[in-house]
Amino acid sequence: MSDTVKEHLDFLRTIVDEDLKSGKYASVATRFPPEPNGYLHVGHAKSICLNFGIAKQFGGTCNLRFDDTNPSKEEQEYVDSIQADVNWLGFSWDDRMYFASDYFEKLYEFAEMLIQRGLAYVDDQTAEQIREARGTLTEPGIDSPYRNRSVDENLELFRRMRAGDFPDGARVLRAKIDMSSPNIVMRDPTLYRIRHAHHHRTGDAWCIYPMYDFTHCISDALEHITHSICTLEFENNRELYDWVLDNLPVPSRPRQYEFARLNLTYVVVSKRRLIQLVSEGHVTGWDDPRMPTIQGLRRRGFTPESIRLFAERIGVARAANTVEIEMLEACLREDLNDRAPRALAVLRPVKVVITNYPEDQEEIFECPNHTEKPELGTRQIPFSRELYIEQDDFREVPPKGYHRLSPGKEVRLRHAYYVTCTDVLKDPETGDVTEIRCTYDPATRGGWSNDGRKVKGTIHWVSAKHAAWAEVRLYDRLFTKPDPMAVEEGKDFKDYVNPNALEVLPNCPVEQSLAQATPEQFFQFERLGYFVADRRDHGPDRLVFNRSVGLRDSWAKQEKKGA
RNA sequence: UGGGGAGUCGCCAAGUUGGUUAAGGCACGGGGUUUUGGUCCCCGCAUUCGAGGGUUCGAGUCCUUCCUCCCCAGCCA
Repeated sequence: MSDTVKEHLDFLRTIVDEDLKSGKYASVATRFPPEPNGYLHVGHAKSICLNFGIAKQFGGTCNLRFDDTNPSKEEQEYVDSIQADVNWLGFSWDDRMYFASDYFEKLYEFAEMLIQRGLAYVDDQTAEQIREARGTLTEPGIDSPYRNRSVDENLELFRRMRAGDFPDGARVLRAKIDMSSPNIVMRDPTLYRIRHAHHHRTGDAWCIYPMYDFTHCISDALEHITHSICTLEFENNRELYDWVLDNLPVPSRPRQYEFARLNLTYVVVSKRRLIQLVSEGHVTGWDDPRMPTIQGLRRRGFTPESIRLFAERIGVARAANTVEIEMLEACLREDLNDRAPRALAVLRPVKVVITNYPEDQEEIFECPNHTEKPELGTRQIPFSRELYIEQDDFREVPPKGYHRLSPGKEVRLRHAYYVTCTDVLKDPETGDVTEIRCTYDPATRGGWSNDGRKVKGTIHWVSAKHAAWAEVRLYDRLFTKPDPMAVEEGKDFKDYVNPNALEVLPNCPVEQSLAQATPEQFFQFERLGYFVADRRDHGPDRLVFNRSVGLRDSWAKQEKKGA
């Protein structure tokens, strides 16, 4: 395998590949370590695809591990949703689901060991005092007055901390490293804090909780992780990661590697900011289709395949990056173009009457679900004298290059007949087109004639009397600016939320067969885009489709250029 | 003005230890095919690798100086 995939190994896969070849490890072990304090977003998807992807590619394993060391922020709801999201993305941790909280007892023992080795001490200073003594980026910190307590005293105090003898914030356990280290992380970092709080898994068993830096590396070692992959902000923490493991008798020696987190244009990819959008009501929830959460993307109609393709396309490196949202959209189109059944749906209807078509006549056309993929089968579409077409597909005064319907012009009704516009009826008050009259050519049944006639335009339609009616939700980008975090003076990123990111069309005529759609089933509405039956609101009694992404529209581009 | 990182086409991103004309994708522009102005297929798109010096027959790849950007001062992760 190493030889066949040699071509495009990113820097992490290159490291793994070399470690395997050199025999440093018999197999790779990675882990995806979310904190269960929020929903997963597309940035996590990148990490999931990386960690599970590497394990899969090199025949190793990837654990799912919840980093639940902070009882005041974590909830069961999140551990459930995270599992669902990872599964939905197509990855499996088999029986290897772990919780950092499962290691609390071991972690505690390791902490006592550090104390015994003279490498940790209990500090009685307040948070405020500790902060002040830490120094600054350019000045060293100063030692805590409690730094040189005896091992026995430290042990006794730490045990009493565990026993609940002290209130929150009264004391902490600190590593005894170097208050003048140029790396602030190494200035006697806090290892344990007192928190009389209920933990979602350990309940009230503990009132002291270990910090991330102490917990993460040891958890990795206990699980025999070989490559502990995290984002660049943890680069400074690597020195501490190594310090802890080098000073404790851990069962294995993992290494930490960092990669650049994902940024995307027109959205924010940060749990904290996503929470604000939800709690302040800018969106309807974590799974709002405008949200870049996994739940949001899923409800929007993104497929696991498209997200995995995206992760593969953007690659992995160490340079700061902001990927254009168009890249994500292109991945969805690429995936769905091959697999989405086509259907006819009209978003903004205008009535068409075919005057030479018998009033009581009806026909059924057997239409392919995908012109290029006959294996996707066919469905029946009824045709009759009165139809709906898209308002956009008719212009009383056609612009140059327009080859849709206009007075005197002939177009093809997809899969049906050629029709020619003979008349236009308008509202005398508003001037709006209320009805278009056409004649059809019976010899063009199926949408084709052998007389060499050239009909450039093909438009979609829905038989008025046979239409099913659906609510269609048109989504657009969440923010109006590519980088909503680049705020002007006195503003905040929420000021750039796109007020038009959602447009609801409550009553759209769609072809009959769509009434059978099931939640999360995707379609291409021909000439419009990819749509998905809403996961929550769609049902046989209320059809609701979300636009996942529009089709490329070179006519719109051309028309815009001309304007 | 401490430490740790990063700078290759508008956006991602390859570029193994220096050796012809600097991958690929997205975006963009042009053309062809087409019963979706979709798809598909062609073609174009960095004499240049943050900038300046230097080493070398030869440098994106080595040395050097400088510039810019990101991360770190939670008892968050």
